[in-house]
Amino acid sequence: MRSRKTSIRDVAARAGVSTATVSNVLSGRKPVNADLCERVLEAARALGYQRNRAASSLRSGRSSVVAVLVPDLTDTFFAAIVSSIEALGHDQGYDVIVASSRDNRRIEESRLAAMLEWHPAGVIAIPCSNTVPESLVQQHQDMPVVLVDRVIASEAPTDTVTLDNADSGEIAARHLVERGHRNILLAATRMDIAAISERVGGASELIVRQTGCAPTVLELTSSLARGTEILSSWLERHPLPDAVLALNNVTTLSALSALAGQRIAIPDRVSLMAFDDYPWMSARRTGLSAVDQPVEAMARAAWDRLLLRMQRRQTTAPRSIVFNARLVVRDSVKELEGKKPVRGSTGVPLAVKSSQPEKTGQPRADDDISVH
Amino acid sequence: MRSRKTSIRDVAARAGVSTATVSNVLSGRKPVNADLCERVLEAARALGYQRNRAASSLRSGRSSVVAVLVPDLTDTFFAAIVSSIEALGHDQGYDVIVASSRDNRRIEESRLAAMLEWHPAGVIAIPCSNTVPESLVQQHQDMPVVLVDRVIASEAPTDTVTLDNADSGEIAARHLVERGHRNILLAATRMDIAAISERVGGASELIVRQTGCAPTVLELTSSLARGTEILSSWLERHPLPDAVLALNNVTTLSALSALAGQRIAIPDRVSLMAFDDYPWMSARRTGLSAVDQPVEAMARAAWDRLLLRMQRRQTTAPRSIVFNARLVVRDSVKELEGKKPVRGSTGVPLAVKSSQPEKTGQPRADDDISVH
DNA sequence: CTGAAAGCGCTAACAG
DNA sequence: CTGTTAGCGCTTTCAG
Repeated sequence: MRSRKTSIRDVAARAGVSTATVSNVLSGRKPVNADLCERVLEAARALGYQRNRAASSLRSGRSSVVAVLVPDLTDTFFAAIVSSIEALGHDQGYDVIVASSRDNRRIEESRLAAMLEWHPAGVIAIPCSNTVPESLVQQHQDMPVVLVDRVIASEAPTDTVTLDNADSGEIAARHLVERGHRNILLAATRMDIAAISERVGGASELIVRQTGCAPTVLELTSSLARGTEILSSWLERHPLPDAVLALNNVTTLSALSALAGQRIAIPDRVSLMAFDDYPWMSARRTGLSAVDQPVEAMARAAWDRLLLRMQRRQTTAPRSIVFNARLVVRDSVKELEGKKPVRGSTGVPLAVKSSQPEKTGQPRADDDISVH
Repeated sequence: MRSRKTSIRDVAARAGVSTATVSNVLSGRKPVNADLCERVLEAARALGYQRNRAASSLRSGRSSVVAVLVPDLTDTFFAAIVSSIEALGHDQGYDVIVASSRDNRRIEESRLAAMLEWHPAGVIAIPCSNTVPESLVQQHQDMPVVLVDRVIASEAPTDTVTLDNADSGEIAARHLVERGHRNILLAATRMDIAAISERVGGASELIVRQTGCAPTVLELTSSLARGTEILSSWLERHPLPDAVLALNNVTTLSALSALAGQRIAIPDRVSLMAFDDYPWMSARRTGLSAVDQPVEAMARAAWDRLLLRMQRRQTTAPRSIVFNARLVVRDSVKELEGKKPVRGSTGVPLAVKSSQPEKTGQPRADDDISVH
């Protein structure tokens, strides 16, 4: 059975060299004579040698592990982030250890604690709440940490990668308002998540400013099933709004389900603005108009930032990188006749900030700022 | 900055005991006097001590890492598997390291090699091809390995967890045929993946037997975008079939996209049978009829099996656990008038094997067999 | 039940 | 460029 694994010593013996030489050949950290190199490689191959990373990282004090924490591995957005990080990481020789907090602070701390025992070279985390996990604030001096998505960028002591949430809410709302919608339902998850409340804020403000009507905000939780229930029962008790604006991909799905459950046609009876843009959104006859987040670029930005810190020991001030969402117009938002915006004397949008399309995939220059 | 991490020695010193005692308290492997226990815990807390897993696993020879390999982390099915394993694993104190092969044999081997250097306690892998990765066949004697989904159960030298693929194809096909469909398009990914060709086989056989018409098989690859292209251009050059039968969640999406792209109504102009059952499939007006795989149960079975082997050193014969798919009837398959099946003198289905519904989530008793 | 000491497999320092 | 040696932080004998 499990005979003692062949170690570097066995290889050294077979190749007739010292263990140090073997190590140097295998890790390539110090130059070695081509001859010996060959012999070592040969011996290693013959013995089926496999280096022991635990030993190696223990001795060297370096780690090639990156820890990734997300609230839910089945959420399309988080899965996309993990997938990108995994690819990027492996390309640089890092192994990725993942954990899901299942949207629970307690689990989050416990998962983090477990992962931190590996003394990872860095961690990329999407916290489940606004408060930066205790263990990360404690350790971020000693270990690069990048916080993504659900963070209050200005309050985090670490690098952050986020969306300009308020702006994204505004973009979505503007599209709805410009097409004559006034009575708008905001499908949020939980208002205590900054990303969400900021989107709600951005959308609400614009809606109120332009139409004078305050939107209704519904908290659907982060559970798809629960969200569908909540929205369904709300729909039963209330007159149909002009439009539903979903504030992330889960609420988008909840909205879709609830609406489908009551056979409410989109966009004939209600318009729907989706958040995020995944294949399943556009794979049906009436594709969903959406506010799209540059997920991949965000993942890359997080990775680049982490890599930088992992490579250079120097501690520069934390930086927050902010991305912009992009409007994708498809068929789920109807043009409402005779219901033009009331306020705003001209047809010109009141807010100009993002009327000019930004290149997706590029952090916004003016927001790519250093705080602290 | 990165001051030397506090080690077990610091804790020992502060508590006035030996390092051995600290270790015993912290790991709980040997009983320790309650007094000392308290003191050690106190000291550890005060110093913010964090165990070093690399050192611990190096010395003890035990590992608390489980490696998980999948072909694509953004695929809903694989993401669901990873998510379940992660939860199950963490609950038992295992950390999960993930890698995606991106459906490429070379990457697969390299990812595996990297992960194996951690000497994981076990690995759960969904290979990207039929051939069991070399490194796994080499090491599976020394380290528990469970292969899932894309495996030829009878040929694998390890435990396997699979779907009864032929049967699942049959279930889907039967539903279509019973509703009068004859001209059926099979949307496969690649026929060199056993799981897929078995589904195709099961479906084809039934279709031919019942209707006399051979279905068309289209290989859409495992890329959603590519698949959509391929199917779209096929649709442009061929008369519309009665139905499209998708053989996994990716081809389901490709089919949906291609059909939507050409504004072909489902089920009015073509029926569609989906494979797998995820929220986005039922979130629209015409919900998709589907053949559903008990993903969660499969993940649990894989985990249970792995755990068993990780705990008990004994090597019993590899076991293949086979699950059954379940038919979910919704609205995407139309009842075709005047097009009843031709063969089969009575209305009784020819194949009885799975006419009796099985409990989902339970491995089929008669197939839960040992091979080798 | 507790402590002293050895050493897991590897790499870093240094000496040659 | 190569070998010797020490020791990373921990767990595990084995004495006491």
